[in-house]
Amino acid sequence: MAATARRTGRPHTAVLSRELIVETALRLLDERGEHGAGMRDIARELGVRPSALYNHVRGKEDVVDGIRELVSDRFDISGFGVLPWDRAVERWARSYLGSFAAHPPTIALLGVQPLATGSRTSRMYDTVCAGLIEAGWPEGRAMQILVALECFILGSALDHAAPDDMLDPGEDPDVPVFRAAYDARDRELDGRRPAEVSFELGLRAMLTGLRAEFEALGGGRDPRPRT
Amino acid sequence: MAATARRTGRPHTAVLSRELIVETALRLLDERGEHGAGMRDIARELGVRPSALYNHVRGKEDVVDGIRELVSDRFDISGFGVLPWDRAVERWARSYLGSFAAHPPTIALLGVQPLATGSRTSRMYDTVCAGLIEAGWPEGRAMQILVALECFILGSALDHAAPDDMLDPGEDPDVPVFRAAYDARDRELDGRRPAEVSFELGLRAMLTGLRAEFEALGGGRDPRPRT
DNA sequence: GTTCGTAAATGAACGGCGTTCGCTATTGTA
DNA sequence: TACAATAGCGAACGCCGTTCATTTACGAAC
Repeated sequence: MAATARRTGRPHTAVLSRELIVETALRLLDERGEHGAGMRDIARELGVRPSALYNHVRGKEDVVDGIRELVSDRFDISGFGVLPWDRAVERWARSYLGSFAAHPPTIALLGVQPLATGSRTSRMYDTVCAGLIEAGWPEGRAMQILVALECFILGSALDHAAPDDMLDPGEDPDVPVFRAAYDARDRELDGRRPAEVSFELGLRAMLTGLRAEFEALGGGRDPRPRT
Repeated sequence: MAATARRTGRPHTAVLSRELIVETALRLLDERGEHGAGMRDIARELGVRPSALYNHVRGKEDVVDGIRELVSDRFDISGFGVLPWDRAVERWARSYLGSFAAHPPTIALLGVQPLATGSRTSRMYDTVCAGLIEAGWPEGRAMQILVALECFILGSALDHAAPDDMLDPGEDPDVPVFRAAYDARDRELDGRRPAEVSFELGLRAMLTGLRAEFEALGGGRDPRPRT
């Protein structure tokens, strides 16, 4: 965006909009990293003074909320009500993580606040819960599963945002077992990222555990909560 | 701490130390919340000017690192090598989450960087890996389990830091199923926090899944990696 | 067709943050 | 006793998000 000099006063054609601001912020975040999307950065990129942003956005927090919506709109909930519940969860979880992984710097920004109060987010939860309940999970349990999965996915997203060699103990002679385990895992990577294989392992384990619990519950018979 | 006026020049007895600064920062964080432990806050609490802190600490990031050590030193790894691996993991995971839960404001501060490069952290990893490998897990797999569990725990810690009613959809008529699931779970709480029951469910599921995988591996026989 | 309220930009501030640097007085050491 | 190192103070610096008065343009009402 060329920052053509604009004299004071309202311009002939509007230059800004909430949507444009949020999209620019996300792009800057991707291009320049975690600290690359300050209000001044966004303004400069749009050829505008920082104060102009506040005509379209309540503040920085509002921008972050917008980014969150942008990212979380890409979660794939299409499997619920169509596929078996565990397959639907799998698809949802992978797309959830993938949406964050596509914009690594957003994770640190959005991660501390697991989810927005936004109605769009609630609607996603509604679909997930409906899929689980329809499959035979008790209502309250569906809610717990949703949150537990989200915890794991969010933690994995943070792991994705970290450098691959973050845990490398280096030449510390005090941790030989860890050193060996670290190297052994590296040998099993096959080109995948460490965070990826751990996510797959964890997701597999959680789904296996949930399936076991599901069967113990009666395998889908009598789906009402045990109040 | 009384901020008795001190005139310029080196004082007779040193007032500061890295340890004191870090401990004060953690205390302020607990007392005043996430934004309560700025360099100026810490200095004022210690009856000192902000610049004096820099004689003992490299900067804010260094203080955060110190807090991380303080918190993560309380993780209970005493079960590894003593209890069965799954019981040891359980104890470790609960204490891991509990250490964060004891200082809620630290989670947002420490959460974005899953773990420090510090040697103390590596030593914890060493113990956990050793416990898993000794129990019969392949080396590389032990590493993956460690990370996957940490992802789940960290995500749960973030969940703990959020207000209990964060997901409450309010009176939004578009999400009836979610509303019902939310209320059903609330009825099952029995005084526990929502984040708590989801953590327990998730931990149980992961352990069940891991036990299944462990048995499929041969139940501890031939513990060498399958290179 | 003029008038007037509103919208949307500029530009100059404000307060708060982490941090640096020069100064000064005390301490430990040779 | 001389002297470098130490550990305070105090005054800045640059960055951040944000506010506010001002200026200009749009759009509807009379």
